[in-house]
Amino acid sequence: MGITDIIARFILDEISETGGCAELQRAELAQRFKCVPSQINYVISTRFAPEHGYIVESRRGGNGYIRITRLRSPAGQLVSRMIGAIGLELDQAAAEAIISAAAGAGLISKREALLLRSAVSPRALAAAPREDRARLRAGILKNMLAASAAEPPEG
Amino acid sequence: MGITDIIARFILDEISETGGCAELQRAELAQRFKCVPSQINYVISTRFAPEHGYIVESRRGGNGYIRITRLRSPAGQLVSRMIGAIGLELDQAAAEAIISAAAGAGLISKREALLLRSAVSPRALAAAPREDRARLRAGILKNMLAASAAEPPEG
DNA sequence: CTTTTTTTGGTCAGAATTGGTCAAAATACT
DNA sequence: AGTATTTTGACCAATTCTGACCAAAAAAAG
Repeated sequence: MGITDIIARFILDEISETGGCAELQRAELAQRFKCVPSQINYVISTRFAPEHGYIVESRRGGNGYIRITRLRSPAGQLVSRMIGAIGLELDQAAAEAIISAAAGAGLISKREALLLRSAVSPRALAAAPREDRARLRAGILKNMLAASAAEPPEG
Repeated sequence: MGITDIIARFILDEISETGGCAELQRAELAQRFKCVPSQINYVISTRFAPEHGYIVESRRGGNGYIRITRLRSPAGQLVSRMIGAIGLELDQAAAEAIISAAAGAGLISKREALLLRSAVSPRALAAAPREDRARLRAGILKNMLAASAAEPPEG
């Protein structure tokens, strides 16, 4: 496991322990994990972006900080916001972000997340012309998310 | 025996030793067997496709990997046979039949069946040219079924 | 109160590290 | 000989890691 995943794990733990909000210091983290400070920005932008269901605030200068908050809101509202956020096209990275956010928010189970992932995977869409895949991904994911909201979990 | 079979044998051993899930590095394997890296892709696509009862995940970049998981539970076997039964194309009625059969056999929950249905619904596939839809349906359904066997229900 | 210094975090581009695709060439099979 | 499978290599794509340079906020100095 690379340093990115180790740091992400650490932050995740921090968020859990504090009940949803971690307050970090970039330089301190970088020193603890023996990496350059910008690595922390990389971890945050790839693992804790708003598409993943987090909000990140920060402040520079003395006593600066990076605060990462996990956000949660009523399921139906969240799903419709997610569907709204999907445009006409969706690349694979964006699809992954949405799926893991949905799983993180408890809208779908881990197993269901696997299903959604496999439905929009390159292998599944191989039969379509390249130029159609992003639109297909968008259509498929929207429909699946809508279906997931139609029936309550564990139904 | 060609290099393909040797590599396949090796991977098979690896899967057995680890109890069902091998995690490989493409470049390392290629070096070990003195072949080009793309040979590994060939082995995987011809010997470890979902129709053969495996699921393959991978990641590029630093700390990349190729993970091959064998479906071996009774349910996994059934799923694997279903996947084998799906050809290159699948019309909507056949897809519906397979989904309800899977639900009837308890391989997937009612809610999961909804997800599969919505993934291969005409609305979801609207972005693809008509002539590609049957192949897409087949590909999507195969991949989702394989994923459903990867993780035990209620996991 | 304004200026300067110090202390934080941010951006971005490039290098490094992985795996993927595709089609041509080589080989095996019938 | 003709067809199917295997092997190879050139080119592509995604992810991670690093460092040089930038920007903001607080603290210290004047």
